[in-house]
Amino acid sequence: MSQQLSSRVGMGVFCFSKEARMSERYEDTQIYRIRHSAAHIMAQAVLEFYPETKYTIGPPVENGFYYDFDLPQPITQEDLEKIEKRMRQIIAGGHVFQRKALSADEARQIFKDQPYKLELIDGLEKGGLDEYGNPLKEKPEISIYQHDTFTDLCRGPHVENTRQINPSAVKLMSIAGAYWRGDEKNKMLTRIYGTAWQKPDELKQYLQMLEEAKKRDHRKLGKDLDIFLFDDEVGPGLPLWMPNGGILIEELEKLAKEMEEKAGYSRVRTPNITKEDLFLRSGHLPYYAESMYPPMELEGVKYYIKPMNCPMHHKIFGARPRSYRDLPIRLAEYGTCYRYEKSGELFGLMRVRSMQMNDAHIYCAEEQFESEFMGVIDLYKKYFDLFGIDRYVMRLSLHAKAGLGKKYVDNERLWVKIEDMVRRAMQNGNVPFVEVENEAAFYGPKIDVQIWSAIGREFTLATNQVDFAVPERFDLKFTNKDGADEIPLCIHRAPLSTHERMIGFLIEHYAGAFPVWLAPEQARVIPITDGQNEYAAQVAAQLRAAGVRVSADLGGERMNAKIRSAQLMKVPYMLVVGANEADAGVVSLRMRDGSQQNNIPLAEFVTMVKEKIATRSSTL
RNA sequence: GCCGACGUAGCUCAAUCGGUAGAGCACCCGCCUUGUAAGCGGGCGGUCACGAGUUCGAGUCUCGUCGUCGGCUCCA
Repeated sequence: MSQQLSSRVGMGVFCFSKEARMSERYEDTQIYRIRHSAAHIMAQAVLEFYPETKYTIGPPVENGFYYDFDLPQPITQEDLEKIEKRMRQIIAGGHVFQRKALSADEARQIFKDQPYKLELIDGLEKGGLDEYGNPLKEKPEISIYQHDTFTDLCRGPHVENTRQINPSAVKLMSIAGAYWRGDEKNKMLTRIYGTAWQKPDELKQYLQMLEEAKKRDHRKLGKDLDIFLFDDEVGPGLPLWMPNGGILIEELEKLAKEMEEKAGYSRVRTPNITKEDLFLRSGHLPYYAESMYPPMELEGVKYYIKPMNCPMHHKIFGARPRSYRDLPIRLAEYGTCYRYEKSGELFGLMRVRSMQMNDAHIYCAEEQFESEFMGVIDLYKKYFDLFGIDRYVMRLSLHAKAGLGKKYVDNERLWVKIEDMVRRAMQNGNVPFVEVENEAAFYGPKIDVQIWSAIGREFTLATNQVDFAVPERFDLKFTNKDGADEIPLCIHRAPLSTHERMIGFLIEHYAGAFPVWLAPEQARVIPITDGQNEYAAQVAAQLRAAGVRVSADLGGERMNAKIRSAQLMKVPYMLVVGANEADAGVVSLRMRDGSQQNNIPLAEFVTMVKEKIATRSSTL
């Protein structure tokens, strides 16, 4: 059921289908060889233009490849064109890729002027480290690949001949910075990204898909649809929600409150700032300080803006004695939190500095854990069904031994035990998941739901976390059947993520065409001439009275222009009314998808819309 | 935070080699009275992100600040 998945393996929007992944590993495909070989050819071209370049690694990635260089000078977009041109020439040269196995010392001789390669050779030889510095299970054979004038330390595989690459299906995409071995303490290298396909048509399709993805980007749609904005004077990562965004938020909260009430949650409210003492007690300050806004000091006391709600919920749990009979206790709050994300990490609504979390904490005894934890997973599934979200991966995020005492609380025995509890719960519930090390919270393992933004960037949407450490720090306890004190487990969960990330995701998921219940404007009445303005206003008033979010477009434009503008705002229902409709008391319905139904009695339409809204229907 | 690119009206974009800003849409005002994605005309709107500097002269060149974008790092 579970499988190991390297966190480096992207599973983004343009990824191979699930079936393809299962039947053939990417590494074994011809396209992988093509991309890997294209990376070498690019490196050759770069070295020809900039001979002092020190080259590092250049693997295939999803949709293409990159190579990281330590260049003697910065390069520009125009340089990419000349590099690309030279690559085509090299490809046309019909050079053979030759593999050669050799000893570490022989390799050192070949790469004596290449410090990064020497470091890699050391890693391969001594520690059995791969190119990212991760430990390898077995000591690998050191090999080089050679083609034309270029030699690289490489385990392959490659195409046999450069002619197996179609020069019209290769394109250099962008220049980026990347730390050597992905460590921000190391030197920043220059990374060049390229894309490569078997056929020119595939390249064309891929580029078209990128264009399409841009149109779906929530940052663009959020502006076009008047959902949110960022203002320089307010600050980066601090979204302002316009009325349309406000509606989305209200609807999501309504949904969450309904579902949580059914699932036995109680709602609480807690302040936005607290004394330093609380976060010292919770252990967040040592682990989390750099993601927190700096404290404000008043009368000698430091206050922090909360980056999470848990410590305050813990206080509520601990406010009075608890019996095993009271458990589980489920405290829910749409809490507003602030996190100081580094400036370069901000990304539209998906990564912000102020956020409203669909937060709750479930305090339970160990024997209740599985049913509580899976209850949360059920909640996820209900939400995902409702939204029709099917492109996600559930990830069991585990600790890493090396991080104990630093990134993670230092109790390996408990880590292993609790991780196993989560693993078994998921397996018993028949929920597919992958396991990834070194992704846990500092207080315990979690199930994260990974999704991808329109442009293919990966995010954690929802999360379901076990906390076996912090309740103890807060002296949380309950009296068990035997009259003894017991420390509860705490489940932190956010199935609807934060409003910011959820709405960012939903904008892209629906490409702005929200289902009726979520749509900021559900219906727009469009008179054919201004002779029907009065009737249009009446229709709108009746719909409004029935709880429909509606407007009447009574401006001076022609009907066609009004329809166009309603279409652009992705309003689900357009009610076109002319003299005939006004006389008969009916409406002509044009739906967002272009379909039409004429002469619907207004009462009938009202009933239909109310039904769509009440059931949160996904269809128009 | 780091590397690189970019920043002109509310939005999308123009402005040769430096010679003191222009279009479409939106908005406002008219005319047209219209049947399922843009009717026509007119008007309003910009200390060219901000601050220094070079120059007779800067939207165009240099430096700094802020912000955005593509990545890296980090993450709900």
